[in-house]
Amino acid sequence: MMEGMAAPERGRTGRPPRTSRAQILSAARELIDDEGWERLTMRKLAARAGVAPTTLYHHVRDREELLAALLDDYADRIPRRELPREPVERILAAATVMHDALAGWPWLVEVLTADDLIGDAALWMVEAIVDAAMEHGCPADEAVHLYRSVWYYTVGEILVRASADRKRAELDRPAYRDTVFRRLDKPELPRLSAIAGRWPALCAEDTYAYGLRALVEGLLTK
Amino acid sequence: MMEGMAAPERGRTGRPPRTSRAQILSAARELIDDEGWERLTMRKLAARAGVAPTTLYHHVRDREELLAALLDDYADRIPRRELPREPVERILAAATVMHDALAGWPWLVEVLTADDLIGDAALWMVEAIVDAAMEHGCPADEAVHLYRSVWYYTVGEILVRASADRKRAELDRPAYRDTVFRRLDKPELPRLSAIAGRWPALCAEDTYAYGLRALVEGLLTK
DNA sequence: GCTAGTTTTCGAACATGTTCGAAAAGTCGA
DNA sequence: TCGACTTTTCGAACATGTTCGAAAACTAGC
Repeated sequence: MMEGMAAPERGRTGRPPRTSRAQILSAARELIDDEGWERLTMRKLAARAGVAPTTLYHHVRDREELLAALLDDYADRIPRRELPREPVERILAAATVMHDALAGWPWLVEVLTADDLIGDAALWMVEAIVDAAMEHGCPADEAVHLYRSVWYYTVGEILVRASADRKRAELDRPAYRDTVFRRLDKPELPRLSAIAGRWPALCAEDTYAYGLRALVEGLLTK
Repeated sequence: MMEGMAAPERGRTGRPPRTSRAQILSAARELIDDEGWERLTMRKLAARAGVAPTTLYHHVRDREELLAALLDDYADRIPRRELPREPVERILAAATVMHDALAGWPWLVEVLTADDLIGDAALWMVEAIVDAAMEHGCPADEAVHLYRSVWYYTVGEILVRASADRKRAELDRPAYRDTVFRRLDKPELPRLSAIAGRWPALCAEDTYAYGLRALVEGLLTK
């Protein structure tokens, strides 16, 4: 038993596969297009792929890995825009492409679990950012810090916004009994009013660009 | 039927409760202490509370809300350290307290869904940061942008690190067949080597403070 | 005491992700 | 052709979160 790996076409043996990983992924894409990612269940996916549910697990570790794979090859298709030549602007542009591309996928909350990277496919953006930082004069390790900081900031913004949206959508969910009562058994909310007055209804979308520029400039003028 | 709300002790009627929300929360805390949050199932929790599983749903909307409530009253117990007087340092200190407190809860990934805020309890940190920013000369809306940026950055760092840890812990999970094979059917990883050389093994923990300061200073010198 | 109303509890059941072990369907060497 | 080996598929089953509807247990008015 050749545990784990097998040369792709080297004297294949065993039962011939009725389905492939690629087919499953593409069936998943169809299903998501049709019904949305929240309704992508393993059973439905199996049905669409014409296969038993358990068979999926031979091609995919679990649902999360499946979603991650979808995200990964989605990232692979992000158009590689022409980036500005000036380093700072180049970093901002690359980060923004990354951000905007990811922000369209609300199910990121369940998937965005890579450390440092989106996935193998989007490395060109990492490269662009690290390159630009070094061109600007950063030593390598600071360039990596910079990339990471940008990545943290971006992931945070996307996740916070995504779950805020989700929560808003859930407001008209059925039976959520005695919410009011529940709030009452808490101690007084401390000084909420003191802040509330200063909390103008700012469009959260504007914050990303605002903070991103500050972050990058702050990192580069060190 | 007084839909939803009921005055706490105003002529109570109906079947007397065998259990309270507070009891459930505290049973949940015990369970988490004993077995870790990943093993907190609604059924086990019900057993510990001496109640049928479905009864929980009368006191709690769902598992997520339960975890959020636990997080919230955890945040309530974060010791309020003395913060520095100088505004910039005060912001950094408040953000770091927030960060460190949250970073100890690996299940944040499933819970950190508040927009703008951790929960009702940790408002004092929001207040500290917004206050300091205004004291430094920011108008109110920029102070809010600043807080939000810091929050995004912090959430991002925590979540990315938490899931990186989780992934590392999962490496010795059972049957994850032909990972190697799967990597081979991808196109060549683009330019990975070009970056790899510049990717020193930097301690990811250092990045948080590094980027945070840059972010805040960048925002304040606008 | 009886009935109507109200709140809490619970048992049955469902959907879903996933594991497990065995069956199916081939290849290869004897 | 026959068995050993390998890979893929699948049915049964489990754990978990959750919904639904009805039963339980009490209070208040008659």
